Amino acid sequence: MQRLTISTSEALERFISRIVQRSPLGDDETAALLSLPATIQRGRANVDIVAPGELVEQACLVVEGMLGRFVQMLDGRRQITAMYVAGDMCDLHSVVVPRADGALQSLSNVVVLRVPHEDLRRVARIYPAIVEAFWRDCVVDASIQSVWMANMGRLDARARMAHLLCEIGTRLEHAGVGKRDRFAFEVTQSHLADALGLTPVHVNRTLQDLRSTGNIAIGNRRVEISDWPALAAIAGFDPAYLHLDQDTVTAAKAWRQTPATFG
Amino acid sequence: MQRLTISTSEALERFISRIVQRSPLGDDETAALLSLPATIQRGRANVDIVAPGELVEQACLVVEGMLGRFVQMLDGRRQITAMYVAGDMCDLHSVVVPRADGALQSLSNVVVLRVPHEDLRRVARIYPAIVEAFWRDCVVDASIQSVWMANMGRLDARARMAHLLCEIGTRLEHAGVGKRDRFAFEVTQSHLADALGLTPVHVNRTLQDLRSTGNIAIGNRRVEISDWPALAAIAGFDPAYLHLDQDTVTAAKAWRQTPATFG
DNA sequence: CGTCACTTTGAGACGAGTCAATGACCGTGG
DNA sequence: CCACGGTCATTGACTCGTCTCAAAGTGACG
Repeated sequence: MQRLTISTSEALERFISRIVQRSPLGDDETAALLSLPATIQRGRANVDIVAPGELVEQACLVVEGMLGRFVQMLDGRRQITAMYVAGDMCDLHSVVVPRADGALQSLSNVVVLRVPHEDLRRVARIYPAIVEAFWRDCVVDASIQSVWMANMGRLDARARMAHLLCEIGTRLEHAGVGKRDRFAFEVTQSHLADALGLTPVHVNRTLQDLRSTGNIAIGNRRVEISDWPALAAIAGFDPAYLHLDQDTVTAAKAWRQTPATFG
Repeated sequence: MQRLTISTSEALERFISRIVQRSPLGDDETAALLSLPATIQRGRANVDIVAPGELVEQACLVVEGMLGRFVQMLDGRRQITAMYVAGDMCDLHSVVVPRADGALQSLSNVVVLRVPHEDLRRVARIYPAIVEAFWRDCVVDASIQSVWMANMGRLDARARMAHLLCEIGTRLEHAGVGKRDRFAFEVTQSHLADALGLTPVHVNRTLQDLRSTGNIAIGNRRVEISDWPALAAIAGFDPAYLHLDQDTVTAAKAWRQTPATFG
């Protein structure tokens, strides 16, 4: 499946097509993003892309595989606060707050593209639509976080797992990597435990539970959702918070039309 | 305690002084923010400032009291994903993603200042330092959310409560409303339950537990932390994620110095 | 063919939820 | 001035979801 070579411009194009889904960009802006200097970087699973506490100087775009943001407790327990799939600009917030307060770690084999903050700042200053797009991306990220938090606080293990599977399926399909009810999910049950606030043991039992009720087939890092509506009902899944529809774009267009005069 | 009248310019000044703590602004930019049109709004506890699903057209600044962001489940259970204290620009993200995915509700009696998005966009387009400041504020918000999520996933009720008290104390002191170990915390135990992912009953028992071990005195919506280091140790509290120090500002200054040329 | 990482299973303990009732406080109206 | 209703805090007994500790099973890879 994985190609041996991916050019930086191919990778940047994937990034741009993702951005444009939420924030309309003109030709100039697209060109500016395409001409960003960037370097491809490969990694195995479970290695730090960004170490906790590090002063980050490059943002990071996921080209292939999955990444996770980890918060670590003093006793070693850890929590995944975000998962990033292909196309996600997972480190954009570091442009304005460069001190990382958690680790960014690969969950599977990954290919990432790294772009220096300096260059992102440069295009951001020239093109207001680009800052706005970056800012919007960070806000959507926070929106996803809110839903994760609500799920952790108010849903049991079964519903939380169902919700995560629905979300990842939806995001992967949108990224053009599989169907929402049939996709590769390259993480371990320990990763799922860290993301859901459970223990690996209980994740295992929860998956068996969902399997036994005929909702999913999972194994070999692949997920099949047999009955999407049923799983979505268990999860209470409503994809609005992912802001993948045209609603956000419509609002973004209003932005562009606001005249740049003042006083 | 509460004054009967607060002018909009007084309120805006409070907002600016808060922004400047994280993002340096020049005189022009400060003046532009001060001249923003804004209206004062008062409300009792437990009323929606922003309804879920609403298309927001004004951002909202907390002048007095506390607000919470709520995510509601289908069965009525709800989760508070953020708490906002005086000075917080709690709705800034709505400038780029105007569709609210949760409710914004008063927790106590509140005074808020509302500023139309249109005008915020206007100043944001003229002054790059202002967009950047807004963006940064949203990112710091997300940083706080990450920590809440990690706490919900990996800490027990006692530690979660201790952490929330440390955080709110720190934020209130920074906002100039009380000392971090002695402050008014105008929320009910049900609010605490919604914020911590617990039931009101268990919040009550947890507070008694912290009281009985001599860590806090709480009652009448007031908190006293008898032994800060002890409570911080229970919580594993490290205020770095609040980005109240000079670190963030230093990084922000680098931004300003990046030349606005390209190609 | 052995090692290593990951998954699966079992039994028992414990933290937090549920349900239900009582108590304290406060503003309001008779 | 006191009875009333409402909201919030507190308590007890019991249930249940999830954790813990431990061991065994599976599969990939060198």
